Amino acid sequence: MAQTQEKGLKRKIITTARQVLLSDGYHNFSLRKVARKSDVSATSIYLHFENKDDLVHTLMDETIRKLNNHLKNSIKQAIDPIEKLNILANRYVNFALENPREYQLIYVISSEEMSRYPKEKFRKARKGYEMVTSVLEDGVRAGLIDEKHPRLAAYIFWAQLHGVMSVVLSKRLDTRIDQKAFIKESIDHIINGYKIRTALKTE
Amino acid sequence: MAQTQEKGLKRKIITTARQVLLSDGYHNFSLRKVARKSDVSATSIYLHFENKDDLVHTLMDETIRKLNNHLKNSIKQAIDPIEKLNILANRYVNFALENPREYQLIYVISSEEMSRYPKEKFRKARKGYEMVTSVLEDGVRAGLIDEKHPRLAAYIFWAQLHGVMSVVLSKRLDTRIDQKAFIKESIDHIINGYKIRTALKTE
DNA sequence: CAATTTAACTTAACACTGTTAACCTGAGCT
DNA sequence: AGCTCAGGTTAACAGTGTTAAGTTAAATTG
Repeated sequence: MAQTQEKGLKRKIITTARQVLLSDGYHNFSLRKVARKSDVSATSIYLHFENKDDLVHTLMDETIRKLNNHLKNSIKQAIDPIEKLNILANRYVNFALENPREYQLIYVISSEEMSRYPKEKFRKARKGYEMVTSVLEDGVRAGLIDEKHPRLAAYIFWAQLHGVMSVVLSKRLDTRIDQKAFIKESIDHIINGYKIRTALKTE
Repeated sequence: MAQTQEKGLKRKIITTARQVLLSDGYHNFSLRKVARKSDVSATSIYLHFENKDDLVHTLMDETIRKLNNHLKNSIKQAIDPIEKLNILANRYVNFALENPREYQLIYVISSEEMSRYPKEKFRKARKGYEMVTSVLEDGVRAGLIDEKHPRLAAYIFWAQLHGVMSVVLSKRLDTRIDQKAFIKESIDHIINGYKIRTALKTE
């Protein structure tokens, strides 16, 4: 009736699904709970989504898009590639800290649970990689960065950052270590790895 | 009767639980399945474990111990700190590649699912951190490594490696990127980050 | 040795879960 | 007016973690 935004119920389901996820966590996320809070029968969800995973992946998709926009807008003003990397890393970290449950959603889904879904869904996620790839290429051209395989290096960049945030969010950090210091130090460490190693003919 | 090893049933449950986990994956791991394969009623598991999470944590614990031993034995022969880091990283990666489901078990458990368990269980996991901490300290003393906070740096070391393996195991890697090259390059990248920068005759 | 406590195990049941099949209902088109 | 069919429903299946209550056999005690 009201022609809310997208197609009525589907949008509503997605919205309350995200609410449930944010308030109860992935562990306690169930279709029936989403249905209850949407004033719909549980089976109605199946009219709009193939199954639970499909709904979860839709949420994941939206989150990835959100994160990518969050990142893309941030480096428009910057010029220096190293500065860009810094901005990207810090934005990524902040996103994870501010939206831990949504962030975890992106990664919690293991390959097994993924398997029945097409890789096509990962295409969008690549935007983030492409961004770093081109920043690295710029850096190489400017003689600031030493990388033979920028695309590969871009994957390494995100993988390292993810590892850092994974440790932080799962609260595995030694109590003697300050979280902020850990993150700051990690970013420095990761980015240093890309800088030209001066006065040293690497290999 | 047969006084198997530890305490009869408990050991048996753990063993078949690990089998189920390895064959069916964490996603399809259920107490009832474990019970069925152990020729025991499902409720019997509760005589030996507080609940499902407790059993899973026991498996996790054993896996961490296994991984730590795997790592500890590897650096006994080596002398050079940089070489030690290399060995540790490679062993870690191999463990993850050879035992992906056990490896994921260590990390899949999110903080939420953890929360009702004492941090005390994480103590054992720290052995790995301590190992790297002391290697880094040796390196600093030998003038090969530049680190002001070795313990913090040790955490970064593992976090980065975990991030890399997380991306690899969840099959998120771009198809144009070779897995082996990615891992090799990542390790180089991570370790380079620890070497002394500036003019230096290392190697 | 007999009585009793206790540990190890069982069955039955509760309140959930994802998912499917069968049914209904009303708007739009021919 | 009759038909199709998208969008919704209820009922049911097979499975889950977990608890309560009952059994049974071994160990401990008087």
